[in-house]
Amino acid sequence: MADIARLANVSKPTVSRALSNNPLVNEKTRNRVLSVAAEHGYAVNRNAQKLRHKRTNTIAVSMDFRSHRQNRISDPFMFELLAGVSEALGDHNQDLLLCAPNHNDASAFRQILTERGADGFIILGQGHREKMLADCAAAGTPLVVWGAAAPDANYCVVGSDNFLGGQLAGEHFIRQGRRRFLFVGDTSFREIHERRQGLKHVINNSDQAIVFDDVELQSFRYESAHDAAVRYLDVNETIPDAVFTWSDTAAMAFISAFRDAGAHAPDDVSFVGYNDIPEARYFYPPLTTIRQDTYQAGRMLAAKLLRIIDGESPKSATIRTELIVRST
Amino acid sequence: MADIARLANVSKPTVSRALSNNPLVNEKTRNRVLSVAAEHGYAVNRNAQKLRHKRTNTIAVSMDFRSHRQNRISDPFMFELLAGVSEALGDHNQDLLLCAPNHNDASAFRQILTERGADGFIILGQGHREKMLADCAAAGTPLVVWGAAAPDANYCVVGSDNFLGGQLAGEHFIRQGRRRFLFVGDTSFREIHERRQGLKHVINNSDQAIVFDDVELQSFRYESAHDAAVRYLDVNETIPDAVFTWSDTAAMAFISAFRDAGAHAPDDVSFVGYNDIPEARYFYPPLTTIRQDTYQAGRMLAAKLLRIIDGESPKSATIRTELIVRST
DNA sequence: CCCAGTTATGAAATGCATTTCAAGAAATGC
DNA sequence: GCATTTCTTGAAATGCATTTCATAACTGGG
Repeated sequence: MADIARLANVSKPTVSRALSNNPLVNEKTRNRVLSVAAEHGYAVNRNAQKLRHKRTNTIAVSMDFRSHRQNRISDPFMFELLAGVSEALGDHNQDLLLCAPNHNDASAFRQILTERGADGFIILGQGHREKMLADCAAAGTPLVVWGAAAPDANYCVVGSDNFLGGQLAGEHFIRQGRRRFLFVGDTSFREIHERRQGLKHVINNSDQAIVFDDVELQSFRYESAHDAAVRYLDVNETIPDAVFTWSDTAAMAFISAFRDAGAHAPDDVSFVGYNDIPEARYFYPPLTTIRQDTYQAGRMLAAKLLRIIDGESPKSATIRTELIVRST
Repeated sequence: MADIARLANVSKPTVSRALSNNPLVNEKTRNRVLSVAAEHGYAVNRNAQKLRHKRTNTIAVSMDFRSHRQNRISDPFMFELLAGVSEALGDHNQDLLLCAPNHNDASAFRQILTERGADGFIILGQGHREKMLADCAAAGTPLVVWGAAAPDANYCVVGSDNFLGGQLAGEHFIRQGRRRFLFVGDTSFREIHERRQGLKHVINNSDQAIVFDDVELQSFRYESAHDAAVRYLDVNETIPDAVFTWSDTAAMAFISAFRDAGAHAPDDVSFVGYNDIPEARYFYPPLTTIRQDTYQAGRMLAAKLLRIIDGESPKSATIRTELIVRST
């Protein structure tokens, strides 16, 4: 910057002001500085800038690749979430620092902030870290979370309406005349638990006698979904006629296992998946599913975090959640 | 840091050295400093560090979310690539800056480097930017690229063996006794073009009379794959009995359209997809596909870039590519 | 007991941009 | 024509950690 200053016959502060469009600097001077800078391909050093400012204009996004990849919950839905976040941050000139935290303790998160590497956090998938996140938030770490909000959450959560998702699935089953419901998912995750609650709500409010059962998946591995289906069919005598799974991929695994056992969708069994992945539409039979507007959610997460960093306290929000009826 | 120095009764340089495990500092002193730092939750300011060092220990990863999301080529495969990159960078203590470049000109890329925001680039999907990337590389920008290498590429490319992928598909079709091949994909992408070349190679070296046709997809939109299939079947009288598509999702769309037209897989038509997404296995019928070890590729990309930054010139590499035979 | 050689530590300079504060120049008011 | 604003601009301080260079303390050899 000193060089540019010399070449443009001004001082460093003037260059700095010219480059940041500070109105204090005379227009003619600004243009001269700008042209000299462009000519010499000069760009301000962002690290020096970040060091000087209080803001780093960088947002850390925490994504648990390890469990996602190993368990292959690789519905495009995580990807869309990230895309929404990325674009919204780009629009606000924020850098996106992608973190795959190894530690699940609050201090690891806080450290990124104390290192001044970022101004705040977007947590994609709270998993079982609610307690830790609550600690972080209580300690003043600016953060927003994708997922389902605990009733007493002290941080901002953006998620779909999981209870409604469960309801929609249940009502769909009722309309199809189904009476033997099966819920598939790991309810230790709040999102999944709420979907199950929504489904049960429909059952409880129905005047029909409905049988309900669970397949409590310990992990999200998609192989395990198929295994679980096979095992379930092996052990149980009555075959359910309505299966609501935590993801489209799991639904496909169940449909496949049920078919092998002689129970065909949609004649013998109805299935509702979650996320409306592209393949759901071309699956055979085309899969009924719950769609969440994840891209919008990503944008919303970014917007809310920026407001939090600016000192506001935006409220948690719920994104659109709808049933896509196909053939199952 | 000055505060810690005062509290530990030493000077700033000593604190700095103690924190960076510099052997110059006495062990007792180091421990004292470390404990004081830990006690007060002190962490070095990374921006100041980056400013001082030549290295930023940050790698920019360029991912074209816009086209990926809009076109929904959201096979988990991009995600796995990113996961591999993220983990490998984490292992080497590198930060990952995620960029969604709006501009396709070399200067936009270079600017991130001149701003000292990153030490180098990982480009996930070169698309139609080969020329620009060649300019970047020629200008000395450290970069590695996921994709297919041009014969005269002046930069390091990691990709699967697309020619082999095409060959494997072709040989599979021959083994099934198929004679009317259809290739589906946008060959303006080098990766896709090479797969087609591999397929044609099999045809040319076969002693059978094989018919070959193309569906040249203008875009990767998965809806368009289904539309293209419908249109193709509408216009053409003879129905192919072997279809090789650029992705599993596209294969599923084609299978669906073919089924509607009365051509059933695998009896009437064979299909080979690409990527081996989780759903391929539970699709009906289970989809034969080409698997690329994308996670490994991600790790390799990261490792090679770090070597380039260190002044070496690693060669382009090809990752494992294999045929997964299921029912189609 | 003195000199050379280690070892440990600190003062000051450095990297780069921004901000405060002061001052010079120009414009306005009376 | 002089006082007062209003614009512009620059010198110096600042943010934080690292590196160089110098100095102090200590060790061992003769």
